[in-house]
Amino acid sequence: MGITKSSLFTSEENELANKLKALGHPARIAIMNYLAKMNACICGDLVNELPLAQPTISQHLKELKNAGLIQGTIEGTSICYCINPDGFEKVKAFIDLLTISIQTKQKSCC
Amino acid sequence: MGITKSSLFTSEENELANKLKALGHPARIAIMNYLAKMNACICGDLVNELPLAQPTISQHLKELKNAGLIQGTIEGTSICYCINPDGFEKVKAFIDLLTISIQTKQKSCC
DNA sequence: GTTATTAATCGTAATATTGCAATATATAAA
DNA sequence: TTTATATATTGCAATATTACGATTAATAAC
Repeated sequence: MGITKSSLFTSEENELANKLKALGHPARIAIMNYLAKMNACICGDLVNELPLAQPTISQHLKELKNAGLIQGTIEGTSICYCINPDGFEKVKAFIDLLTISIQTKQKSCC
Repeated sequence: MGITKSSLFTSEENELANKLKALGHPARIAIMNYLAKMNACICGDLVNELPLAQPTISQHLKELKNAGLIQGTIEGTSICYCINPDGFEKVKAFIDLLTISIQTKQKSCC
């Protein structure tokens, strides 16, 4: 159907999935890497940096913002986007949980 | 279009995006959490654990496997799935990069 | 062999995502 | 006020994803 049955899962699971889904696109990976490298940027920089049209990049930025991963403030004609520190806590916790699980239980199975 | 222009991005970016996309669904989050908790499981357990039909779960497992995040071995009539340790290295590195960037550059901007 | 059990695959409907041209909006500069 | 610049929104076509019933494949038990 293309419709995720969010109602069947916990809000914790849904929120985390939304953030990871937002990160699940090469353009948005590139955007996050660029933001991490520069610490801040405006959309115009990205239009020069990425091989995508301006509306497409604007849309990707919107998705990252909706997921709570970045934030933006108006600066004259442009918008200054940067990483939202709070947005990554649960993502990091999840990935850490998995990697710890791997390390401590390497022994068994498959 | 719904088509991601993978050719325009580095294989590094595409691979990472594939893994994060695979994690970007509540059912697959739940599966990973369950695998982390149990260290191993068979598909049948998940059919009881998750509110989704068997073919749907099988499909989600396939996607996690394609992304290199889990692995499975045959055990009689059932399949034993568990986390693939190598699958998370780059994901963890990416999330760590972002969180470090946040911590060291808290000062500026937005 | 037949029968149960378990998981994968196929087919398909409903919905979501991606990308961009065209356009709109909003501020800055003149 | 006009003009330039920067970003957002709209509308739409192409493609991808999600979910599940029906079926298949493969092993185990008998």
